Amino acid sequence: MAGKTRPISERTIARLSLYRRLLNVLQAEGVTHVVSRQLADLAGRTAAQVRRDLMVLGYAGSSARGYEVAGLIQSMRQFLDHPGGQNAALVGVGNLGKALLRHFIGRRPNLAITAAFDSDPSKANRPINACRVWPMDRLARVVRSRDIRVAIIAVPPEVAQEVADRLVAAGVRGILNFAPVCLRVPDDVYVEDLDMTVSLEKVAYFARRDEAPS
Amino acid sequence: MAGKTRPISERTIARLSLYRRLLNVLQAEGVTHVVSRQLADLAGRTAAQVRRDLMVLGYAGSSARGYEVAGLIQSMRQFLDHPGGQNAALVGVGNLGKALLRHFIGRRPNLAITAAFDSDPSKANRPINACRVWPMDRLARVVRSRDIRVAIIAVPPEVAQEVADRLVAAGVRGILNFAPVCLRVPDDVYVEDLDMTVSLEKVAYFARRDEAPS
DNA sequence: TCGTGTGAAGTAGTTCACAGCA
DNA sequence: TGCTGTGAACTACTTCACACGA
Repeated sequence: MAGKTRPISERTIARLSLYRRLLNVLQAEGVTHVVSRQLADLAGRTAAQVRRDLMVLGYAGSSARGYEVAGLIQSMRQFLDHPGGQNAALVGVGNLGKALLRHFIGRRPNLAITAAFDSDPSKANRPINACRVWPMDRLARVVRSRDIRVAIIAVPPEVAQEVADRLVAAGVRGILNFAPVCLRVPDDVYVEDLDMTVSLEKVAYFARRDEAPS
Repeated sequence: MAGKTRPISERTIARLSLYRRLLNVLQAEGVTHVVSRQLADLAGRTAAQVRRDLMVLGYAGSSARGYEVAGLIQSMRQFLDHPGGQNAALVGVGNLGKALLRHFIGRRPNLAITAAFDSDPSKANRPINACRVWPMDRLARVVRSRDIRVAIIAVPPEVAQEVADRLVAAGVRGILNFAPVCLRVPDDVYVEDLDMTVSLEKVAYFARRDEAPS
């Protein structure tokens, strides 16, 4: 019955998330209105693309003053965020995991890491950055009881697939994967790979683009 | 004189880097030949795309046995890696920086993090994972003297732009940016943003795709 | 006049499908 | 037969350009 939104591209979603962050900064600076060109400059995009992206929100700007910052942010919240808030789990509390916990602290109240897991018993049950760390054998129960649908995998590659399987079995439908392996998951589970090695090699390659020997 | 390769897409480069990692695993397992379909399955891609990507290498597979693993790896090395090896710098040795140092240890001998910088004097001059940590005021000199062209920014967002400016001034041409800000750099500097907040919001959004209330 | 919203055009990226080779 | 290499078709994404509204 409810209007099924037709699929919106991953890239549009990523840019909307970026725009929102930029808008939050503008709002904190007291800016009340913004035109597509400004947002485009801040995001390193074109004005046309910003307008195209914002179309999916169904939030109309004014042709005189552009978009109202507060309204846009509100619209994005409705579009991007889960209505009742969404909890995320983190698996693997090594250096990367700790960095992630710190990174997400207080940043998105609507999408907070509320449970962490680690196989190292010495880490278990000690809260890190106000987030309790559970031993691995509690994963299924904690994830299910808190209705966690989103998880971050920050474990060594050898165990990443096993962790993914357990998360999916416990009800997780979206995974942000930092482990350098290709996870096999059912079709209805979304995986985003953040592969540092690949990214660094990409940077190294393109850093040489215009290289000319003297 | 040398044939100028026409621009190859970022995504092809990223996939080649991924294929290489998969090939290294296969080689370690004693596999000597691979067909496009196998590689595609491992990478979660289609066979046609693998073949298309491999075309840029100019390495011909055999129609009987597919591609020779060792030959492909060799070809990729020639294509992706800097001939004489390339040093990378890391700026910001917090949890994330430490995780990165550990992650890249021994992984790519041709592209190693050989210098790290941090503004915290207590971290300076202590080697972490065999990589010396310098105070920030040595950045320009160390980067220049080692001919470092690739850098990773893992500092808080407030100082990321300043760090980028200093890196670029010191000769860096490619930046892997973990700070959640859009860096302004000259056109000939390549920036890859690895934005964890954006990625997590993307995952959260797509995790809800097929969500149907009971 | 200036900025949005958006069809239409253009560009980039992927997949198809098949010739050719071992 | 089975697999590569690749033009051609297709799909996805971006930009153009302009009607419309404040």
